[in-house]
Amino acid sequence: MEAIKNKRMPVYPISIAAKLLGISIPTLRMYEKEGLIIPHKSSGNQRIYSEMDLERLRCIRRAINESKISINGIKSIYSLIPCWEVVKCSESDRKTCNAFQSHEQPCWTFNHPNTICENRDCRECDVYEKYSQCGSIKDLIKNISGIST
Amino acid sequence: MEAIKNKRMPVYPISIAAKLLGISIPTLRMYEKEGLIIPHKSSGNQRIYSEMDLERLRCIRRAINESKISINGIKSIYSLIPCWEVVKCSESDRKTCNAFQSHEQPCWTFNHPNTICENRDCRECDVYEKYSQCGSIKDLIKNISGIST
DNA sequence: AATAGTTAATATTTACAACTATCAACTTTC
DNA sequence: GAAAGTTGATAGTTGTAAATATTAACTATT
Repeated sequence: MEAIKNKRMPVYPISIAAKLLGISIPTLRMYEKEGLIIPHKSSGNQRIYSEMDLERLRCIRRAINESKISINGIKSIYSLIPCWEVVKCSESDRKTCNAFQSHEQPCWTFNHPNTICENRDCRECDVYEKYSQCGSIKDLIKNISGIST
Repeated sequence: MEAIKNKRMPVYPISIAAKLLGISIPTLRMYEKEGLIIPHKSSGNQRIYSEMDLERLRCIRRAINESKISINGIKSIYSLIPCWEVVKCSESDRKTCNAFQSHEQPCWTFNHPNTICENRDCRECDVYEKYSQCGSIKDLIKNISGIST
């Protein structure tokens, strides 16, 4: 048995996740329906949340409750993540990719037929994993621009 | 007398602007207080709106009413505009610039002491003028990244 | 096989952001 | 200089996004 604590490992059923976050179960489902989070699913289609999922959700809650950014606002912000630079997709990938065009939905809410992302799991993609907060998104934009330091 | 129609020319007092947009005067003042718009001011401190201001405001209204993005969401989105690439500020400018750090407020809501923006009027800056809609912001991010076509 | 927890879907509640109204002091217009 | 319009500020209203409750069918646990 692995005793290593893995933040990515799905461990919490929805009732526990809701309790830990202090919100209701339908709210968690809504965040998922809106594309803000992609929880792992069991073989019987039940949601299982990891420690990282909880961190992500706390970040989302802060955006909603403290920063007063609406869910659609968060989605729009996520849609601005320069995913093409993170996954290093090709020019032809970009040409057909719906996510590349969108400024309303995060890229991980799209199918990606005929792109480098086609058979990848967005849940394990850096775009989804690393850029869940606004600050890190701006940092990424800084990095991809021609900035020295 | 110039007969040329200049979209940048301030011409509408607040009552007319409000009527043209179908909103109340206090709402227009609120958008300004939130930093979404910078109307021209007369010598007696009265607001005067240009055709471009109205276009900008229609864009903001669409974001709020149709896209359901909250005002703070719009501010956060504006804060992600890579202004440093537009105004071509120096590394030392960036080091001290509050706007460069922020992911909550658009750059034009900050003072810019000791930067290239110090004595410039944000109202006439490309950052403010050209990137009032989400789509154009993503296009700018695309342009500054190492994308070919 | 019985109990507890989950699913998706719909209906309902609630908190508050967005907006409006009103005010006395000031500016503009004719 | 009188009438009309604007200023910032405060108080009040309202539409609806966000959150919750409830349901019958399903999955997991003992």
